[in-house]
Amino acid sequence: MNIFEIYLKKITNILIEESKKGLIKIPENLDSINVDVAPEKFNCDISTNIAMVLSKLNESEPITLAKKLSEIIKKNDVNIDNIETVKPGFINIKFKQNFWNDFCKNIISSDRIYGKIENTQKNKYLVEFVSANPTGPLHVGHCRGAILGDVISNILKFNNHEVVKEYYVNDYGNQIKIFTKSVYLRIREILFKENFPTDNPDLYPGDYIIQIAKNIINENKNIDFSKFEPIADKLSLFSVEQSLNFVKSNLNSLGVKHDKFVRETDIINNKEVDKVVDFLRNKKFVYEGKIKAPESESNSDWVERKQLLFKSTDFGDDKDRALQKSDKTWTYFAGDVAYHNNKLSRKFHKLINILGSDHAGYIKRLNAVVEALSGNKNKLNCKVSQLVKLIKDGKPFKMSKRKGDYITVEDLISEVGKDATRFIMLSRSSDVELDFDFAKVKEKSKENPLYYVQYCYARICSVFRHVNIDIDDSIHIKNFNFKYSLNEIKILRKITEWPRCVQLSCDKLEPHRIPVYLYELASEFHSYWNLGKDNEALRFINKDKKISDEKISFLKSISIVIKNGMNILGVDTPKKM
RNA sequence: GCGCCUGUAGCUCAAUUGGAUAGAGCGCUUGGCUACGGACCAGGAGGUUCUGGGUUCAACUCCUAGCAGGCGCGCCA
Repeated sequence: MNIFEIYLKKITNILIEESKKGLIKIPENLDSINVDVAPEKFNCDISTNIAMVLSKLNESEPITLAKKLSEIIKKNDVNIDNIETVKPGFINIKFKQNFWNDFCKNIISSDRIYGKIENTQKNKYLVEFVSANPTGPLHVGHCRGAILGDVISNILKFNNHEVVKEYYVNDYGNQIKIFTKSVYLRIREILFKENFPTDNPDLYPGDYIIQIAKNIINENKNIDFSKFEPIADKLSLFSVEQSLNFVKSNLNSLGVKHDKFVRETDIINNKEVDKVVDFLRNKKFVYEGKIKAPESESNSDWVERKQLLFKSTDFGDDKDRALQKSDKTWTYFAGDVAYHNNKLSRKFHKLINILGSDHAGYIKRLNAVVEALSGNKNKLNCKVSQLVKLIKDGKPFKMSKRKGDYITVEDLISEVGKDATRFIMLSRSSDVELDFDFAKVKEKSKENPLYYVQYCYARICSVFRHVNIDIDDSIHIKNFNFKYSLNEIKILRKITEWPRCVQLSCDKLEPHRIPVYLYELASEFHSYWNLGKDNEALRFINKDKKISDEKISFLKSISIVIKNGMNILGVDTPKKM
C-alpha cells in the first residue's frame, strides 16, 4: 500500500476527468506531477505540485489554480479531512482518522510483505558479484561488494522477482599460473625443506598459501610432488578449489551465499569463446587490427601489434578491445564475452553486475558486449562499489594481497560482527568512498547505528513481553476505530514512506536508503518513547498493566517495518539486547 | 591526455530523483534517569551545497565550461 502512488493515480484521474469536461487544460505528458511528503512544519500527510505544473498552460497563478483544484480534489475523496494551499502553489492534504485506521489494519494484515512493490511484472534477474580471483581469501575491500550484491538480491526477492546470485571464477590465465607455482613451491618447502623465495615479486607470498599447500599434501598422499610439469594441471585445479573454500567460508561469515559458481575454464573448454567470437565475427564486430597506445606519459615501451579485436567503439567504448594474446590464448576479456553470452542464453530479463571501483573502467566494454550480443535487446546494469578506506590506529591502512599484508574477513567479523559490518557498509551510497575505522566501530559500538535500530525493536518486544504478547504472534484486533494522536500520526506518516523507500532502492539499486530510513524511523520512535517519561498517559502500558488495541496496532505496525527492513539487510532483530 | 566516481556544517554522510526555511550522526555546548529497557531523549551554536554561466514557476539535483580529490586506462585478471 503505497499511498503516494495511490493518490498520484487518484489525482491524475481527477485531472483527466476535469479536462474532459473542459474545466481545465492538461498537457499530454503528466510525468512531472507528483505526490510527496511535505516538510514537517506543515503538519499534513501528503502534498502535490499539480497547480504549479499546470499554471502556465491554464494561464493562472499557481496559488489561484491550487485553490480551485483543491476544492475539486476534496469533493472527490472521502478520506480527506483538510486540504490547504501553500505559498508557491502546493496543495497539502490531511487525512481523517479513518484513513489511519485502515492504514494500520492494512499493514498488520500485510505483515511480512508490507512495503513490497505492487502490480509489477515478475522478472528473472542475474546478479553477478564478488567474482574475486580465486587466489586466496577475500579481504575487506571485497566485503562491500559482497554485501551490496547480496542485499540488492534481497531487495529484488522482496519484490517477488526471481534472482540467481552468481560468482564468476577466473581460474584461467597468468595469475592462476603464478598462484599454482606459489602453492607448488610451498609444497616443496614442506616436503623437501627448500626455502620459499619470499623476495620473488612474481609469486604469492601470503601465509594462506602454506595452509593450501598443507591441505593439498594431506588430501593427495598418492601424488608425486617431485616435479611440477606432470602435475601442473591437477595442482592448479586443487589450488583453485582450496582457494574457493576460503572464499566461500569468508562469504558465509558475512551471511552471503551465492547460488552458482561459474568457472572460466569451463567456458573456455566448452569452446564457448570460439563460438561467440565466430558469432561476433559474422556480425562484423570482430576484426584483425591494431590499438593505439594510451596517451599516458610512460608509454615508451609500447609495441603496436596486429591482433584480434572486438569493436566496442561501435557501442560507445573508448577503444576496441583485444580478444587474443600473441600466444593465441584468450584474454580475460574474451572469456568474459563468452560468459556474458552464456548469461544471455539463460534468458534472464535483467543482468546486474556489481564491480569494485578498480574495475569501473571495464563497464563500457561490458555494456558493449551485451549490446552487441543481444542485438540491443538486453542491457547490462553495472553497479560500482567505491573503495573502503580502512583506518587502523588512526591511519589509513593499505592492503596488498601480493605482499600478503591484509586484514581478513575473519578478522573483521570477529572484531566487529556480521550484522554491524553489513549495516555500516550498507548505510552509505555505494558511489561514495567508505571510511571504516576499526577502532571506532569496535570501541564505540554503543554509538553504532545498528544497535540504535535494533534497540527500537527490542523496546517494542519489551512492551509486548509485559503484556504477554510475543512479537511473532499474529495480532487480532476486532475494530479499528481509534483516534491516533498527532505524535503517533507523525510516526505513521514515516511508515507511509516505507513502500516508496523500497521502490527507490529497487529501481535505483541503492540499498543504502534502507538503513538510512530505518535509522530515521527508529529515531522518531525513541523520541516518542521518551515522551512517556514526562507524561504517563503517553506510555504504552497503563496503570492497570494493560495495553490498548490502539497501542498494539501502532507498535505492531512499527515493528513490522523494522523487521521487514532488517530482513532485507540480512541483519538480526533480537527481542532482547 | 582520456574515461568513471566524488565535492553539502569542524569531521563522516543524507536529501522524497526538479520542490517549500538543505537534514542526521560525531565533535562542541545546556539540560533530562526511584525506567513500558538511558544502547535513550530535549535544546543551542555551526551552510554562499567547489567556482562561473545556462535551462524554469522552482536547481544540491539537469545542461555547459572550469577547479580539486579518488579510481582506472596496454596481450594482468
